[in-house]
Amino acid sequence: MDQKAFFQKLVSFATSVHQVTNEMTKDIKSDDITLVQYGILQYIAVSQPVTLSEISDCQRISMPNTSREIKKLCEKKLCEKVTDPQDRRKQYIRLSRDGEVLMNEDFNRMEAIFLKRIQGASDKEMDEIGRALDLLHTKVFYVDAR
Amino acid sequence: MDQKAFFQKLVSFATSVHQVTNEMTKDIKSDDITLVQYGILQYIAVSQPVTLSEISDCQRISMPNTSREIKKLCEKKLCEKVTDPQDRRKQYIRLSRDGEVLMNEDFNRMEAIFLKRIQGASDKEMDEIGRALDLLHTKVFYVDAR
DNA sequence: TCTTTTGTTTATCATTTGATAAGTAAAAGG
DNA sequence: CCTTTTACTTATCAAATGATAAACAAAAGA
Repeated sequence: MDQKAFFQKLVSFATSVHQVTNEMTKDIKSDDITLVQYGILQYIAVSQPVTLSEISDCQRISMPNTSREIKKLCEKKLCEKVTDPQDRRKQYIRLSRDGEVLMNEDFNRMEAIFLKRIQGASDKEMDEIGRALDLLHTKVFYVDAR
Repeated sequence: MDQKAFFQKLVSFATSVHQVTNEMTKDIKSDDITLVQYGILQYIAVSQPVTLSEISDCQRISMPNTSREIKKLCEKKLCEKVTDPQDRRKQYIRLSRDGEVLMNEDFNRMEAIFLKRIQGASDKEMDEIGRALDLLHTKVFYVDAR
């Protein structure tokens, strides 16, 4: 396969992943949280504990705006701030109990949708899918260490 | 592998794809187009010609707002409306010359980033990645026919 | 100790976005 | 024809978001 075709395959794949996951989050947007806030919560869920700076970096939201959104999320009791005892400038953010519950619900809903999509696959196919995920995750869609 | 672990792998993979592609588009946001508008342009690029209703459906933007954003994009000369001669209510949207140029630049930039990520992979590995992409694209991250 | 740097906050403002109500024009259906 | 449906548009308003300036307190460095 020539290189151009290969990259088109990659780009079109990434686009599809976006479309599929967007479709999943459409129903989710449960409470009165916005999409930006949902994105932040997801990031916290997979990377906690995180500092405000890390959220700002990874979600591409300026520090002042990150601070504002986290404040709102804390007011909604979905996450909590903990001051680092070693460096009292730092604030570690974690999901609160309620936040954990919310995110778990959402992940379960995503699971259900994925399950629907791959229902009918044999054990062998599931294995292949698992290996394909590992391969792409490590070789192409790895996330830089922070 | 148990089912729970399998889905966690899927979710974490989808999250990584999001993070990686978000990182790509951060530099892109070249002209004075917003992220929403960029999303619309990307959708047009891969699916053109599209109607306003299709954009509205797939991007989850209400018709009035879709209409407004397309109007802005047309004013910026990035896309064009063509009335369907068969059904004069329908408006087909396509990228304009400038729009094609813009999207090509962006796709090339994405290609370059992907290339950097998989540089050093042997032909055999490239083949494996290609097959993994096909597998996941058809079995898991397929996009429903419209 | 004094200055600089780092991590975060507050405040303010313009712009973008989302939601809704009310419209137009063309096609489809009776 | 006349009514209904479809595809889209215009207008308006509140809310969310992005960008910027200015502040603060703690830590690091001179």
